[in-house]
Order: sequence, then C-alpha cells, then structure tokens
Amino acid sequence: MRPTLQTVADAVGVSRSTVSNAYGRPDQLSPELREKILEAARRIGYAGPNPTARSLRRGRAGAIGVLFTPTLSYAFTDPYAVEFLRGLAETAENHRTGLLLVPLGADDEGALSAVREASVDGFCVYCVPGWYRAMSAALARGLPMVNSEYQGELYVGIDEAAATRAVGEHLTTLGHRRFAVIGTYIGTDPETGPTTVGAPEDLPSYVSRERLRGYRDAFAAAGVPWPDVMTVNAATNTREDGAAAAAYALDRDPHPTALVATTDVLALGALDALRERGLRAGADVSVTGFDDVPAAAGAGLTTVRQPAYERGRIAGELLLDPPDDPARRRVTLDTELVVRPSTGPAPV
Amino acid sequence: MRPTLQTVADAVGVSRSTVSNAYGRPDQLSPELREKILEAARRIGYAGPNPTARSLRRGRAGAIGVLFTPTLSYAFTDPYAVEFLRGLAETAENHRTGLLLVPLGADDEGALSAVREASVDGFCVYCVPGWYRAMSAALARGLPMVNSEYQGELYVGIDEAAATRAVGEHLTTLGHRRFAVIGTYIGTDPETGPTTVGAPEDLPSYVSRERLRGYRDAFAAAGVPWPDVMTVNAATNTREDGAAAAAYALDRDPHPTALVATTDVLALGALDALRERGLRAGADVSVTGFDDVPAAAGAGLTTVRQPAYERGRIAGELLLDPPDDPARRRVTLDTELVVRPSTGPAPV
DNA sequence: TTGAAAGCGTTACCAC
DNA sequence: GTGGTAACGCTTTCAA
Repeated sequence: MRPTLQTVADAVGVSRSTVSNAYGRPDQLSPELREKILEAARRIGYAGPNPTARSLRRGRAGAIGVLFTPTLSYAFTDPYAVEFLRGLAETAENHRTGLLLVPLGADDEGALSAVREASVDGFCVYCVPGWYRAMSAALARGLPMVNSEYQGELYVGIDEAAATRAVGEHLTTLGHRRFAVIGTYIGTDPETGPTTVGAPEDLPSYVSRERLRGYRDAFAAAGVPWPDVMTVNAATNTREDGAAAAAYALDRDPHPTALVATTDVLALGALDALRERGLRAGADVSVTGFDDVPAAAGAGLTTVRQPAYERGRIAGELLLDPPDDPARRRVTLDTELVVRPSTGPAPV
Repeated sequence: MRPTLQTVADAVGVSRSTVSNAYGRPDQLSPELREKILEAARRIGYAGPNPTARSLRRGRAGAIGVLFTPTLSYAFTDPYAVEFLRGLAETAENHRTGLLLVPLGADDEGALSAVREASVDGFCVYCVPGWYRAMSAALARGLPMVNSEYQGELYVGIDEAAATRAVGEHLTTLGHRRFAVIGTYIGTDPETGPTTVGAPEDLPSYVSRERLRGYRDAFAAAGVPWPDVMTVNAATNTREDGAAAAAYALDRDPHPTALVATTDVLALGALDALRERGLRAGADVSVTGFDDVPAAAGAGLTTVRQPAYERGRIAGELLLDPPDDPARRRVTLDTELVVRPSTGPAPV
C-alpha cells in the first residue's frame, strides 16, 4: 500500500497534523522535528501529500483548463495557436499554476464529459465555436473563464472586423474587384468547397463572422456587393484545405484577382495552389492571410499581424490575477496590416 | 455556496448515492428518475460531480503530467518539442486523458514542489536533464514515467550516437577535418562560448553526451582526435545562441570548415552567422543540425530526421496502455541522415 | 431500484 | 509547538 500522511505520523510518533505542517507550514514546528519527519518520509518512500487530496481540501486545483478547437493535437499544428499557448504557459508558470490541456476529442458527448471532469480553477477557451456544447459545459462549471472570441466577463481579443476591413481596403485600393474569401466554418456543410454566405452576420463562428464582416464592408465601399464575392469554405484550418479551396476559386473563369483567407495557414495553402498553376502571387493573383505566423514572412504573404503571444499571456493574467477594475478585465489589442509581395495591383 | 451532490439529493428527495449513479452509472436507476435528477441539477445550477473529489475517491487523476525543460513556455518555442507534444496529445486524447503541463519554473525549489503537487497518473519527461532535481521528485512519486532520454522501465528514443556518427562520417567523407561542435549543456558554465569537453562520456546531459560521442567516434575514425575538435557551448537551444556560438567558431583563424550542431535550431542560428559574414553554407563552411524540424528543409540544412511526432505518440501509448511484454515497453525508433545543400566538400 | 455507511488523503481550526 | 476533530465532495460496497 502506498504510504500516507498517517503512515509517516505513526512512524515518527506524531499526529497527522504535525506531518502535514512539516510539508505545508514549516514555521509551525521545530526545524529538528521537521527534519526528523522528512527523513522518516524519505525512508518510508512517502513522496509528499497526495496532490488530489490536497486540492480537494484546499478547494483549489492549481491548474487552469485549456479548451482548444475539437482536437487537442490540432492545437500543435497551428503556429498561431502555439504562440498563444506559449504566452499562456508563461503566465501560468509565473503563477505556479499548471496548464491542463483538456481532451475534447471528436465527439460531442466525450467533449462534454472531458470538460466536466477537468480538475481546474478556470478555463481558457480558445478557438472553440460557440455552438459547440463543450462551451456551455465549461460555462456551467461556474469557474472563471476567459474567451478570446466572445464578449464575456473576461476577454482579450482584437477588433477582427476592423483588421479585415484594412485588408479589404488595401486590395480595393490596388484596383481589385473580383474576390474570393476562403475561411473555415463559413459553409453550411463542413466540406471544402464553394458556399453561399447570405450575410456574414449569420455565421455561427465568431471569428469567421467578424472577419467576413470586415471584408464585406471594405468591398462594398468600393462598389462590390457581397453577393458578387465568391466564398469558399475550408473544412479545416490546414494548408491542404487552403490549397483545395483556392484551387476551386482559381479554376473558375474568370477567376478572382484576389484571394483573401481568414488565416495565414489557409493563405499559405492558397499560395501553393497558385504555384501549381504557374500563377504569380502579387502579379496574377493577390493573396492575403491573417495572423502573421512565422512562415508568413518567408512566404512574402500580406497579412494582419496580431499579437498571439501577448493574447495568450494576457488571457492567463486575466484568469489568474483579474484586475479589480471591471473595465480592465476586457482587453482589446492592436493589429497591424503587414504588406508583402503577395499583393499587388490588379492585372488589367 | 456551490451546490453539491447532497444539494441535489435533498432537492429531489433521494440519497447521494442515487444522484451519484445518475451521473456515473446511468444503468443503476430508472431513466425517469435519472431525468428528474438531472433536471433538478440543472435548475439548481449543479454542473456535475466535483472532478477533484471524484479523482480522490477513484484514485485516478485522469491526466498525465508533462515535464519539460525548465521553462514551460520554452517548449513552445522549440519546433521539435511541439511535434513531440502533438503526438503525445493525440494519444492522450484517444485515451480520454488530459495533459497537465507542469510549471517547473526557473528555480529548483519551485520545480520540486510543482512536481509534487501535480495531480496526475504518470509523467512524461522530456528534455529534463537527469541532474535536475525535479526528475528525482517525479521518480519519487512512484508513478509510471516515460523518459525519452534515460533508460527507464518505459522508454522511447533513438540511437543518438549512431545518428551523429552518420553525420560525422558524412562530413569526413566530404574531406572535412576541422570541426566545431555546438551544443547545449556541454559547457561547465552555462554561458555561450568555447568550452572543453574532456570526454563526451562525462557530460551530465544524456542527449548531449550521446550525440557528442557519435561525432567524436566518426571524427576519430578519420584521424581527427577529440582534443582537436573545437567545442562551443550554447546557453539555450535558440537560434540566437546558435548564432553566437557559431560566431565564436567562425572568428577563429583558421576557422573550422564544418559546424556540427546538436539541434536544428542551433544550426539555423549557425547559418545566420555564416550569412552575416558572407560565407556560403556548403561551400565555405558546412553546417549540420539534428531533428529535421520543418524549417530545416527550407534552409537547406543537412540534418538527422527523427520521428518527433511518433516519439510523442509512443510515449503516450507506453504510459496509458503499457504492453504486457516488458521488452515492448522499450522502443527505439529509426533515424535517417538527410543531406541538403548546407554540406559540401571541404574547401581546399 | 434505492439508501446507509465507510472511506479516499488531506488541511484547518481550535484546544492544550 | 503539537494533537484532536471535523470537514472537503465524492464513490462504492452491501444490505434492504
């Protein structure tokens, strides 16, 4: 049987409380006794108080739960997500708090129970669509929760629509008038392919909705009504699906002169699709992304820089050390349009 | 006060056990009663059994602890580590198990308590030097532990020395005879700069030790004794420190014709240093790395490909579903020398 | 099908 | 400085 506090207490001939104090409140007993207890523990093979029992008793788990878009492993394929996590991890570490990556899995029921079974003091929700039931389950736990997408009590985000509006204006200024928008969660069915988005406002995913709003407004300002804009859904936020979605757009006749993707990963895929067809980015077709992931610079991709690391860091801060002033619990960070060679004047 | 099982039991007029069954063993009570209980819970605002209490009672935490090289956030800056984590996350998810990233922090004492306070069912230790006390603390917990570096009961790794021997032979075959080895944890002091490694066998870090052994053996076979090989320590596994270490080597006269780094990240930094000096990689100076991270291909870096994702996946498998056959609990994966333009014949 | 009782391993409070 | 006692919130026999 594994040793417990009691085992050690018996061995030394003191009470449980004293052993407990030896670990948690060294000032409550004499250094000699403490050393004697620790020594006995070592001899017996007692590795210290059981963390779960301690958590239960103390009412604090010592970890915050991280909810990521359905599959956990996906988080690590997305360079933006990795940066976000890095910021979050840093804050957590400073607060001596663990990060529990919650295994949402593919099925809804599993995700629900995973959220309900997570021993955490709060949740950081990232990139989980609002209609996903796991979100409500997390909310129901009644724990602090910071969300980068919805406007909750704790919030850190960017003005998504303003950012994409800037991208759209950049393109219309360059003379573009035929656009294709490539994004995830913008289709009625989850396949990669053309779709019709009546109005961006109706989209269930916050990020897609806001970003599309921005594009639409910019295009409309240049006289291009939304129904004339091609929209292509990407099943997942991967380079492959980005390429497939772009392929669809490029194979129309006439094809769009500008491909605007809602993420860099999709945009990088779009560049792949251009290359395959011998089209020159920025000359034959312009391409834009969003996020400014590390690979974007190398690919010469015009995009929106958003502070991923900062966003993660602040999310952690909000969760672990919320400001007293409610107003400061809602943070909006700045973004910046980064123009690179993937965009250029519309071909005549 | 937060509602508990009892609150719900009282509200419905049943016992705690029945409410517990409603959640954990639906087959133990009538569907009607169950629905009635769940409904009451919803009304009261009870989000389901407290995960910590459940863990305590069941004796299972439902998570595995991940121990990463001192700073947690570092894990996310290292592309190899991210791939490893992705594999681990996938396995964990399949087993409906969480991943607890343990906040080791910078100081030793903090790391110890972090390890002792982690509510987990096992540990996956990655890239934590053996002399780091957190390792012993993890060991002392008496939980299953998989280590990619040391030969424990559960092990998944590669033949590090054989892999670097192949790199060394590649270079000696190309005619190189003046080498500089750049690596982390190879210096007596933790600064970036020249150091003397009497014998690789004496290094405290398993990975560095093994990798240097391989280089030494290959160089020796070509008639270059170890003391003639320049060794430069890199304080951290970052591109910056790789560049700084390479700078030192390149600024000697005569400088080495080949820079062998123990990781790709360091090697990419070395390429930066070459570029700064107007030296051509593969022509003036050859450079090699280790890992084959995504950026290595783009940089034309000769390196050793090792299955990072697979390594993480298997680590998880070993922890969560250990094979009955003890022999199969120790896995060694294959590596492959990938030759790219960063290596070429030694200049005459 | 339901309920009573006995822990799981701790910590906090309050006497001594 | 030390030790009793009572929770923390749950699950699990076992008996009804």
